[in-house]
Order: sequence, then C-alpha cells, then structure tokens
Amino acid sequence: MRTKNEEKRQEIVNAAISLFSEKGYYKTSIKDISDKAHMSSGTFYLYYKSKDDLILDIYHEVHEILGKYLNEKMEMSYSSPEERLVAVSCFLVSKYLENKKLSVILLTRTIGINRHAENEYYNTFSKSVANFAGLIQKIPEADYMDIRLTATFYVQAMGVAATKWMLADPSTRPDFYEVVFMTLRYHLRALTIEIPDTKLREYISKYVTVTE
Amino acid sequence: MRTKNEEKRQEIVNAAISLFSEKGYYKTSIKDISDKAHMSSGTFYLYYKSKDDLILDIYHEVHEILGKYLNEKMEMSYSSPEERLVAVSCFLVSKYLENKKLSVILLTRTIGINRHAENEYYNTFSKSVANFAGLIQKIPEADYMDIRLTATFYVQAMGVAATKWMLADPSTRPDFYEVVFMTLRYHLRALTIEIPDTKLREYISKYVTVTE
Amino acid sequence: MRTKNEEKRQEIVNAAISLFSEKGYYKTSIKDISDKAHMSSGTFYLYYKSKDDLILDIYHEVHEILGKYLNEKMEMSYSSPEERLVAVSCFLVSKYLENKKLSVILLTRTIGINRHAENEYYNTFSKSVANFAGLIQKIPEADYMDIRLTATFYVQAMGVAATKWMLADPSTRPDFYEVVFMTLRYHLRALTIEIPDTKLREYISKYVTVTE
Amino acid sequence: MRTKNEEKRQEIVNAAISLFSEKGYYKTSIKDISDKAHMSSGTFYLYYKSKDDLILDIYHEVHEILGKYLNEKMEMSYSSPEERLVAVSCFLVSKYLENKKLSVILLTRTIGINRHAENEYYNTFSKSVANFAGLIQKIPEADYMDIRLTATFYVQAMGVAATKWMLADPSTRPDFYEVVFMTLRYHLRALTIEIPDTKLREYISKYVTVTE
DNA sequence: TATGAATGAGAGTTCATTCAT
DNA sequence: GATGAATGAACTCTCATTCAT
Repeated sequence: MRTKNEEKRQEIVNAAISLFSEKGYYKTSIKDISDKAHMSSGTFYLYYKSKDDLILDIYHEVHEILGKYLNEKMEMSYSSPEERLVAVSCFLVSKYLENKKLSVILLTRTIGINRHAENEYYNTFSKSVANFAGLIQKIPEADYMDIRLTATFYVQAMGVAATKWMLADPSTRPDFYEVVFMTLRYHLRALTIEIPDTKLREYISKYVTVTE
Repeated sequence: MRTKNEEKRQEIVNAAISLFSEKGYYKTSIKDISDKAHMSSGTFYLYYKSKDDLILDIYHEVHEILGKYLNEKMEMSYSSPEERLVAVSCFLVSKYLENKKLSVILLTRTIGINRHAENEYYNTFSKSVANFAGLIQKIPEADYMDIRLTATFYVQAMGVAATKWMLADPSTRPDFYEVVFMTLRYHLRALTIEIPDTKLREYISKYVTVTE
Repeated sequence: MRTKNEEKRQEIVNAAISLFSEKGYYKTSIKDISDKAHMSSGTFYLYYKSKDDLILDIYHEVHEILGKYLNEKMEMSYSSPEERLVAVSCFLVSKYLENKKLSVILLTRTIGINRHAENEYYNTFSKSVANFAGLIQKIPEADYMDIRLTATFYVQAMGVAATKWMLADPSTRPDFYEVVFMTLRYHLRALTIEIPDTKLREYISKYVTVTE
Repeated sequence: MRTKNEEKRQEIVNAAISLFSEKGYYKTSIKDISDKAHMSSGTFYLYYKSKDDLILDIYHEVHEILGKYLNEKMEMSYSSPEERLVAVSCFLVSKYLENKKLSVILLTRTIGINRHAENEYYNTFSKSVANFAGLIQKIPEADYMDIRLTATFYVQAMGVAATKWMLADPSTRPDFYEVVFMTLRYHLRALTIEIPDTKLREYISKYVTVTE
C-alpha cells in the first residue's frame, strides 16, 4: 500500500471520510465509497485490501494531520510558554474545523468499529494528550495534580468545543472566537494560569486560523 | 413490550450490554445475544421486536438509572449548593462505575448506531448537562460565561474520569477517590468555586458510593 | 378430528375463512387465526393438527355447502328440466353470495397452497360440473358437443357472475337479478335452450334467494 | 433494472415461471430459483431487487406477450369482423399453449401474492376483456346485453379451454383443434353469431398456430 | 490498471409447531 | 382442556470480497 497512484487513493479517502462522517462506518458500503470516488468496487481493492484497512489509513491520516502539524506548531518560537499553550490550542481547534468531516469521525463516530481502529484512535488521542501535557508542564505557575488526567480534560474540551460549534445551528451559534475564548478561559483558570482577557483574545485572534 | 416475563427480558438486556460494550452494536448478532442469554434466537423476538428496539430499551434504562436517580439525589437536602454539586457529581461517577458495561456503551460506543439511538443518547446527555447547569447556577460565587458549554465540559469530565479509571490497569491505577478528587478540584477551580481540599475529600468519601 | 367441541372448531373456521379471504393463506398466521377466534395458538392445535389440515377442512365445508345443498335442490320437483337447470343455477349463485368470504377463497385464492388443497378444490369444482352436466343432459333440446367442457363453461360463468358482482362498487353495480338474467340468457342461448325472457325472469325471481 | 445482461435475467424468469407454476409463489424460495438458474442467491439480487419485483416483472412479460401480440393480430386485415373474432380467439388460446407455464401462473396461481401482483393480473385480464369487447361490438349481428360481462365470459372460456387441455392426460384428451372448435361454437352461438361449421373449422385450422 | 458480475456467508426476522404447566 | 413461552428451521436480503476479462 501507499505506493500506487496517490491521487486515486486520496479520492477514496475523501469519499470515505465524507460518508463515514455522515452515515457512520457500518452504514457505508464499499459500493457507496467507490461510487462517490468515481470508480468500480473492484478498483477500490487495488488501493486498500479491506474496509478495515481503509479506516486504519484514515486514522493514520488524522495522526499525521494532527500529530505532525501540531509538532511543527509547537516548535515555533513564542514569547512565553503560556502563549505557546494558547497558540497550539488554537491550532488544534482550527484544524478540527478545517477538517470538519474528519473531526466528526474522530470525535463522535470512532468507536465500535474494530480493535485496530480503536487503537489507532487511542494512539492519536494519546499523542495529543502527551503533547499538551508537555506544554502545560512547561508553564511554571500551572497547578495540577495528575498531568495525564489534566491534559485529557484539556484535549477533550478542545474537541467538545469544536464539535458543539460545528454541529450547532449556524444562524444562532456564537462567534467561533468567542467559543474558543470561553473554552480556554475555563481551562486556564482550572490550571491557575493567569492570562488577562485582552491578552487571551489577542492570542486567539492571532492563532485561530479558520475563517467562518 | 415491557409486559412479559421481566426476568427473561433482563437476561437479554444483560447479555446485550455485555456484548455491545465488548464488541460494539454491529459486531454483535442476535444469535450472540440469544446464546449468551440461554435462549433461541426466536425467543429474543418475543421480548423485543427488533435489534433497534433493544438498543433503544437499553438507552431508556440508562435514562432511568441516570435521570431518575440523579433527580432524586439532587432533591436531597445539603448544607450548601457547593456540597450539592459535589454530592451529585460523586453519585454520577459512582453510578458509572456501578454499571461499568452500560457506561462503556453510553460513553464510548453510542454513536453511529442509528438516529433513534443517537437521539436517545443526546437526550440522556442533555438531561445531565441541564441538571448540572442548574446545580452550578445555584452557586453564587461560580464564575462562568456560557452555562451550557461549561456544564458540558463538566459532565464530559465525569465520564472521562470514570472511563479512564475503569479501563486502566487495576494494578497500577490510582485510588478512585483520588481520581474523583483531582477531577472535581480541576473543575471547581475553573468555576472559581472554592472548597478547601479537606472539605472536598470529606464530601467525596461521603458521597462516592462505590467500593472498589 | 371432528370429534371435540364443535363450537370452538367453528370459531376457528370462521376466523380462518375471514382472514384467508382477506389476506390469503400464506399471509395469515396461526396467531392471526387464534387471536380472531379468541383462543391461544396452542388451543388451535387441539382442533386441527396443522394449518394444512384446516384449509382442507374448509374445502370440505365448501364441498358440503355446495355439494349437499345443490344435490338437495336438484332433487326437488320442477315443472320441466329447463326450470330445474335455471333453478339450480340460481341456487348456486345465491349460495355464493350468501357465503361471500368462502366464495372468494373458492373462486380466487385457492391454488398454490398445496397439492391436497388443490385436489379438494378440483373435487368440489368437478362435482358441480358433473351436477350441471347431468342437468343439461336431461334437456332434450340442449345442443352441445362435449358435455364436460360445456358444463365447465357454465359453472365457471356462475362463479364469474357472482364474483364480479360481489367485488363491484355497490353504488354503481347493476341489480343482482339482472346479472343472473344476463348470465343465464347467454348460456342458455349457447345451448339452444329456449326459454322466453319473461319466463326466465320469473324463474330467477323465484329461485334467487339473496336479498341485496 | 432491465439494463444488465438480459440473458441471465431471462434465465431467472424462466426458472421462476417453471417453479411458480409448479409449486406456487410462496413455496418457491429465492434459493430454489437461483439454483435452477445456475447462480448464487446473491446474484439473483443483481437482477431483481426483491421477490416481489420478480413476480411483477413476470406479469409485465405476460402483459407484453398477450397485450402487444394480440393488438398486432387484431390490426391485421380479415375478410369480416366474424373472422377477426375467431382469428384473435385462436391466437389467444394458441399463445396460452405456447407459454404453458406462464399460462398456469396467469390462469390459476395469481391471487394472494400481494396487491401489486393482483393489480397487474387484473390489468392484463381487463385489457383482454376490453379487446374482445371491441371485437364483438364490431359484429352487427352479435346479440348481447352487457358487453363487459359478455366479454368476460368469452375471455374466461378461452383460458378454461386452454387450461383444461393442457392439464389433461395427453393420451386421452381430444385434438386441440376440436376443443377450440367446441369452445368457439358454444360462445358464438351464445352471441347469435352464425358461422357455418365448415367455415369455423377452416378459420381455426388457419389461425390456431400450435402444433401439438 | 480497471472493471463489475458473481459469490456465499451471515445478517435479522418470521412462524408453524411443541410442550411444560 | 387450555395456555402461551419457547423453539429452530427456513426465509429474504446485504455486502465485503474475488476474479475473469
């Protein structure tokens, strides 16, 4: 795998992401996917050896998008560890919004597919948790007890905020920046990290990269 | 439905909860369930008219366990609204632990089954969120921006704490009381609700009803 | 069989006739029948040893109603063999109307159930054909070639006339007596049996026993 | 439907016609049909989306065979309307014989399957009745009262004649031409349509297209 | 490489029949 | 005699996967 015509492969992945996020893994058939990707169901099997193989690849993709991308963002230089935490948080929620369908799969439709997919999911999630744990630990004033548990609350909250906003009625939902602000304020306060509201808003408008 | 031999019905529900939490809804067949419940697959259909009907019944059961039970706990008298919030939080995580498999279904395996099941899930979850929103709003010192978003973080965290602990290696995981303490401390602080650690621990040991 | 509580047995038969004529043999379940007969499905089997046994019994019932009844009518004394033919024809269509549901089963829903039922059906039908063949043969002026074929056309026509009228829209269908008149006139003419219209109508109003 | 490999489709139809005519709709399973058509049961569903869909298609086929074919025959030129009536009658019974199994389904096994199938059946039958009504009405000397009822007797008789002959013991049954002659003579006489026997026989040997 | 017809195991469901009570 | 819960074979239909072309 991963060697042949990468364009076709991407077509499959896009079709699958779209359908999985809409109907879920089990209600999506290979025929649905290959139809949407403009190919025959036989061709699908030239690129993936099974439906399971496909979902695993999708998780790898998430892994890359979130993992590599966040790593890169984390290594940029910031004026303080606080700004770094806020910046990376903003990148994460932005990335969720940029890949809405993928996020829906990741955040709401993952589990129950099979052990492999679940493992992939946990790996991706754990990686994020570890990343954020590192960021938090670099902030001297941060007060917490179990860093893993704390980081889990934190990462989960980013997902909750993004999901709630994405699935909400566009005509009545608040401004996305405001949601991010409320989310970060809540969790920074839980960590006793003090950032003035104006400063926090400033960071957010600087690092949230999604245009509504 | 709901009229015949309630014992048999419960056997089915128990078998289903066990299998759904282990393998997920789609990987569990009616035959799996009826085998585990020591009956023929035809007998299953004397108690439930379809597989969907069963999962809905299970969600109703969750609804009742969590909904009615928490309501009752909320109406007990406490010395302060802070104690009430802590007490109900403790009851919720205790209830999760008491019904481990059910909680796994609720917290990790719900979505992607079908619209009805998802609706049931959202109802149950929304109900909890609304309950906790009410509890938080009764605490004058609590500082938050969007009460729904805030309560969502809070309720989600109870699930995360319980799930993480349940799925962790029993030989190395921390004491459950400690996990609950860390969780509540984190979120109370986010809400600027001040309860001294000793007081909080006291409440927890009073209201967490699960014996490991 | 045929020995136990005859009342219960009749309840079953009535329920079955009603349901079979409405939904057909295969779409009617034993539960449907036993529900309608106000008994449990187990009780059904005290009276009939199978669903097939029941349909056979129903055909026996038809056999009796049509066979014995017509025989009796045929042995009455009439002024002429022509009158006898007309009279018995009238009794036949009247009997169809008197037992609408049974007739629907007999005339439209019979075949395809099983070999036994088909045999029963053919027996009943053959018996009628033989009867009418006898009646026709007693009329010296009747001109025909193959008496069996001729009698078959004749008997079939009685069924067609009755069925068409029963299933027609009551607000627009013609008077039943008129339908019988048209039917008999057609077939008597085919047989070159001359009965003046007034005489024929007289016979019909005398022998058609159904009140609309 | 109706697009893929038409040969396979016909194999299914042939298998189904054969089995339905032998055992009836309900006693014939998809497995029976697909076995007889030399394919797996899954393949069946590539050609028909359900068992119901198949029986409807078979009725459509009858519709076409009888409807279009008879229309065509009716539009041929004949020396008189009497000859036209006889000719078309002969084509109808010939067609029945040419498609024995199909005729058995059409003439005896129709009802009780489902509403759609019944409607199809009535449509086909009504079409024939209307056709023959038209033919009869074009004969000035024809004497009848209700043209629909009359045409119904006539069409039904064609079916009866064909069926009786087909199901009769080949070693003892009369010559088919003779059966057609008797049938037509009976009904023409009922309509007071006078055709000399020699003329009628001539027509029949001209228009009956089946070789025993 | 690409196709899509073909496969067949396995799913959910029904229901005639049995039998302990 | 009467019940109705229980059975399990048999049904229709789906779909991931294969393979000849």
